[in-house]
Amino acid sequence: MVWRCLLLLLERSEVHQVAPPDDKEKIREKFSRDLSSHQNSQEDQLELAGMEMGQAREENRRLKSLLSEIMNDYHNLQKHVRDILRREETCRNPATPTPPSEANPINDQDSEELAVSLTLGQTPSDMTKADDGRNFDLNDAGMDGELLHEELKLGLGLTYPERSSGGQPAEKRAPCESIDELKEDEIADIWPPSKLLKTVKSANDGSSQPVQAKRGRVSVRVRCDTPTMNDGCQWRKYGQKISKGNPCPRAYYRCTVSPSCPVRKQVQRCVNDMSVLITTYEGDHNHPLPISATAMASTTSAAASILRSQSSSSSHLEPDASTSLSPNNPMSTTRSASLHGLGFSLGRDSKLNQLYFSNSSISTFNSHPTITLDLTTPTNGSNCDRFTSSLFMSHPPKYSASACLDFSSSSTSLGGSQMLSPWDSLKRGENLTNRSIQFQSSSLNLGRQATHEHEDPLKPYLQTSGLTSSSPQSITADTIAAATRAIATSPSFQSALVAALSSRVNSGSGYRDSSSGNHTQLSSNSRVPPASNFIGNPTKPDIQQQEGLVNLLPPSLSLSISKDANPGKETEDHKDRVKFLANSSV
DNA sequence: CGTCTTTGACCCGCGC
DNA sequence: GCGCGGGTCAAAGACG
Repeated sequence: MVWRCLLLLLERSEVHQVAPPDDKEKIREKFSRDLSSHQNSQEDQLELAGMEMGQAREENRRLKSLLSEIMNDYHNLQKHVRDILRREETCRNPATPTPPSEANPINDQDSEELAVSLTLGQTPSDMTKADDGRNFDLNDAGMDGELLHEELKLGLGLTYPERSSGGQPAEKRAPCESIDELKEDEIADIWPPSKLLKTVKSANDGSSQPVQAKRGRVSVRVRCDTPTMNDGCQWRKYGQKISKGNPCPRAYYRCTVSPSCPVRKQVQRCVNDMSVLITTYEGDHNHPLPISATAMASTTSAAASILRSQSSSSSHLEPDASTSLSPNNPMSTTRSASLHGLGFSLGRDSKLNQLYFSNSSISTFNSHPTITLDLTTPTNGSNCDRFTSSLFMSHPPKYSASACLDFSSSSTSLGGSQMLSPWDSLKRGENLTNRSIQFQSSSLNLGRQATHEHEDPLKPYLQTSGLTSSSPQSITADTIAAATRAIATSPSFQSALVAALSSRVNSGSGYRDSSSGNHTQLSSNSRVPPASNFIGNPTKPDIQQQEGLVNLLPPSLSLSISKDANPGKETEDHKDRVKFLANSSV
């Protein structure tokens, strides 16, 4: 310490010696000369800077008001969820008196209710530590009049009660805690190759343990002219079969990125519509993936995780008696039951088990639980090269956010490359009220519940999803809890969300990497299985901040986007294309 | 010659 | 136990 102080003193004295008084005079004269010569231009610059500051302040104000509205929506949603759950609880236990509803749900630490939070906001601390100094603090950016590298954060979180057997008061659980539990499941649920299965079976002597439940599958239906969908991964064909009921052969591929990768996929044309390619993925990658493949891998991994969660809690699901035909999957008819606002529907059949969204479904065929993402609906002209999926966030018309997930193998712009993300819009303080958010299908419905337009909170969701529920009250709290838990605690889902948004951001900026000045940083503090999440920077923890802006970010997920401010290149056309198309399913 | 695809054979689970 | 169908293996052929 002392040595350091001495060094500093020495340095200062050296500086003084280096610049003797004569030189200082010269420098001062020169500076004043320059100052006078450039006085006019400096005044102009000052004026400009002042104007920019004013604009920044204005944007700041708008942002704040926007965030406060979002927060209100969030509160409303929480309230609705509480009410719904309370109603369910009342239905199940009529004798149990219902406690009065809380005035401030956020501070309700002892709440036994489930709270889903979709959050969008900024956390200065995250910003400051976000990256290598290229990211400016928001205030600095504002003062400089340039919103360079401004970050927006998206959070999807879940708090739910710990239904402890001991009757202890429930506490809010951080999603990452449940992720730990999920991790164990995932580790235990790694899909073994058939030979491995044989080994395991022979080792166990095939006596005590029943056959392990087959790994969940994720099926993607997409219109495609080419033999396979380009999902960015490397595949090797190892078999082909004519399956019953479909003249088109089914091709079997396995991932060749790593020789030990257990991921396989099946590709088959839809029997009803030959233009529809059905790609079924199975397993999680156990190796880093090319960026172009991470989105799809994460999506499938997330869906598989959700499947696992769904299957583990499937006993809570109560199928409705109604029969519905999947709007986009004409191949099967199942009984379905809508699950609250999540838009899930479950069918049960001896051989076919399907959980439908309007554009997706979960099914169990030959003991393979399968989640189907139906992307054949004309959303954005999805095709093989441009695989468009989406995370659905139902929201009444006011603040819907939408983004298009691009699972293209190409990292260059692909049609949606110039889309303006809603986050960009938020960042720039644009009013989103005129931008109706498209929810083409209901998969995961998160968001503001209209307080006056719909008396029944389920109504808009059901209407949006095209599902009708004759008796929404039959849905249990466990159902939504299980489904929401599966979604919000699934690290893969979170990574999928991150990947989706990253893909979205990448496409929105023409995908430039950090070296080209456009920095996109993704972070998730969820502990992710090493096999399936290689997106962005998964290690950066999130710290919730409550300075100035209301903190909307749960610790479960954060997405930080650092982006060059270059509004000029974003056209109105792009703004109109801001959509968070969520055709995908959860 | 190495890699990839094709294709018939084989294995296994499930239903009857 | 048998047949069926899905899934996988591995030899042979194709291709660059």
